[in-house]
Amino acid sequence: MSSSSPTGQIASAADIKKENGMESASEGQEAPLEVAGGAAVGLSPPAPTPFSLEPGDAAAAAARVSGEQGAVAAAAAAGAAADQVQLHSELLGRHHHAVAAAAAAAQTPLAFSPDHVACVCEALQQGGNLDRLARFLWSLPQSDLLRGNESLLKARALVAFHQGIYPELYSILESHSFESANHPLLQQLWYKARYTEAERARGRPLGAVDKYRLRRKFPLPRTIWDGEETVYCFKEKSRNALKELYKQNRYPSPAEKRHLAKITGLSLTQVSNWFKNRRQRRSPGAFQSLESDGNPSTEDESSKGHEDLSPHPLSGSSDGVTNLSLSGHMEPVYMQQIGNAKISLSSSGVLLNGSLVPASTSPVFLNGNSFIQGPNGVILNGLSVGNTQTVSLNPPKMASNIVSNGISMTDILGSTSQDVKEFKVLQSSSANSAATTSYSPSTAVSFPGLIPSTEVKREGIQTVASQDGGSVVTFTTPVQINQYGIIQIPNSGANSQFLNGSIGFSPLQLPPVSVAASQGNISVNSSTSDGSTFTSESATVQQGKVFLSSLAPSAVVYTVPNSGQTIGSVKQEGLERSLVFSQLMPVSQNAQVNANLSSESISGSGLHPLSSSLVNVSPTHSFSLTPPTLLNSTELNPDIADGQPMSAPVASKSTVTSVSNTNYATLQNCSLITGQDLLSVPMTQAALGEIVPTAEDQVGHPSPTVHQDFGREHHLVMQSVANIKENFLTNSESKATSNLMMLDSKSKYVLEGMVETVCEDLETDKKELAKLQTVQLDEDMQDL
DNA sequence: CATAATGATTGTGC
DNA sequence: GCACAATCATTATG
Repeated sequence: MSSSSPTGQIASAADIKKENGMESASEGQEAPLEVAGGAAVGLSPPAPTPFSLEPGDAAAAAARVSGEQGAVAAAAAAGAAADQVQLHSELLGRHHHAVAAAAAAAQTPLAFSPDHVACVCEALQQGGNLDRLARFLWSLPQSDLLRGNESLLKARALVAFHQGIYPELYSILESHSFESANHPLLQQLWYKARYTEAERARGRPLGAVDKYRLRRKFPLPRTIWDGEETVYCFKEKSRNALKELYKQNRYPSPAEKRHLAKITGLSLTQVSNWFKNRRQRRSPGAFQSLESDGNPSTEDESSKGHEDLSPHPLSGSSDGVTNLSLSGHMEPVYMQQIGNAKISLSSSGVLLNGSLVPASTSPVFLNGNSFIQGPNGVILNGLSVGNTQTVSLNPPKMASNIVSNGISMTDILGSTSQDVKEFKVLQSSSANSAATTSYSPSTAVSFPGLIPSTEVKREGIQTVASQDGGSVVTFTTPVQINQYGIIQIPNSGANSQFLNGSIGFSPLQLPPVSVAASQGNISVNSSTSDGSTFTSESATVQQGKVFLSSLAPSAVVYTVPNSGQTIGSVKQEGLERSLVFSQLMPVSQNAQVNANLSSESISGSGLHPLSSSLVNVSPTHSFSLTPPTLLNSTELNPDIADGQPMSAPVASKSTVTSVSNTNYATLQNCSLITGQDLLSVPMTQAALGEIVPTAEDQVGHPSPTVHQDFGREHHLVMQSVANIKENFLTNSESKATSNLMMLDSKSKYVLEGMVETVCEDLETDKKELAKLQTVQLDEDMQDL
């Protein structure tokens, strides 16, 4: 750019991006302002009745200034020149600008009111005719009349800039508080002047960095700046969300991008750019160490080892968001961390804290907000959890083991360093549980209250097992909880099914006792787990302490308090969000839900022995609640009355069966076993009935409307993640007090699995799964 | 001032 | 239109 010409474009620094940085990349970019003399030709009449000083240009100027009034203005300027001159003379005459008056008169200057002056200034500015503007200003009296006129001041500033009289420019800019509308232009003047001065002093053009330094050195005066800081980078929260998805899928579908853009508040272009840059900079050729936040460990653990570089567009998922499942390779990583944590649950071992108990410091295991994605992509979305809520399985010290709840965690973490970024709570090795149980009961881990936000990490729960007095949730396959509170189980590839917890699945909760105990200590027991069975022994609750024993390898067992749980207002954004469960399920109850999540096991014979033994959530199936009527006890497991968990071998596709003495709920893909009560859903049966259809509809067709339809906002929806998130948001916003879905012990519900997310890419797997599922059912029946 | 991290842009190829 | 590589620009840090 020319060093002295005002016509040069001013560095884009002037158009500082707000808040989230370049809000909309290219589209959000303001057209570079032409400071002066530029091409700004098209004029929009800033004010009526413009006048031009110079008769020769009067008509033209007037015409430019205002279209329809052009003729009038021209006439006034030309025909009434004499009058105007007189007026001008009068104005001047009142003051002592004889010289100016004389000069103006010499050029047949026109007289005009302050408004007229402003109009002329604007017109000349926009016309880029700075020389003429300078002359015009020169002709004007330094009257108080015009002094406060912003247009005039702006014109003076422009002229000062144009003439290189920078001190005057600075003085003008600093002396008057300009309207925000003029800030961009004046800011550019300010910076440009600084640049030009520096260039002159330096004798060479400035580089981008030089200009940046000058901007820092000469901050804009508040008279032309609202003080809002410029933020170049995206918000941490947004970036985390991007990273999160990137970990899952380097090539998000348009739908995913849109969703991500929606979540992050970024434009689609920005999201695309981010992924583009990310791929480029993290490609094989790029350094692994290019971690954006400088903390390699925090980012992409999953991708670290070997990201799936090949684009894997979501298979048929129109919405894209479905395939968030992590690849199995992550497991090793998590195991590693677990080792560090000194907690190793056999194959599964992560606690999911349903929610925080308001008052108590007791640990939370499954975060309501979190989504649980099964190996195959099943996600249970719990309830939304307040930001402050934390999900953690490990002692605060174990940084690596803390699990955070999604968004809320993110918020918390946002301020924290990168360490927080990825967290792995407990990781189970692969589905085979038997092999690894390393947490000895004796070495119980206590969870004193909430984990400091700093220690909370959002990602990486491989396995989650929560036990409430008798309930345990275990994911044999790696479960990951991302910032959005999504718990993911990597195994499944494209097939992902999601349960919207808020709608369908209530967060896992600890027995009241544990909650009640302020200490909220939770200990994890090492378990013998042969992986096949889960016994009451495994989970014990003591005074304010919850002990987790290793569970069956791949089984997921969780108990939902049968009593109505109420969730306090939940807000997605607010830190103060909190979930409150008014009632917790008695510890004594054996209600349990077992879900075997191992994806691997899905394949029939080839499956891991361990994994097969448990209840699985099949990738291809999703949860749905069907009205009680759908299933009758006999069909399910009439005989099973014990509260004992069924860890018996279950095909991966296994359906969830719940057995209760009198009541039961069945979750397909998940085995649910309870001594008495199964799942308690706060909502009424009617609601449940409604749920089913909704859920099905939701599959593949995420739509926020679901909530609306659902009175209490109870939803069991199989959705793509995106949808889930949306739902989540909606729910949270609506402060659902009872988002938890509880299956009442009295009611019989069958969770059908129901929705099958189709992964076209894995048709073969599907077939096998189908077979397995069938087998599973048979086996289950037999076992029962 | 050098350098890194990162967002945006441009040119090219499919 | 998208992905990619190269490159520019901005911001930050030492």
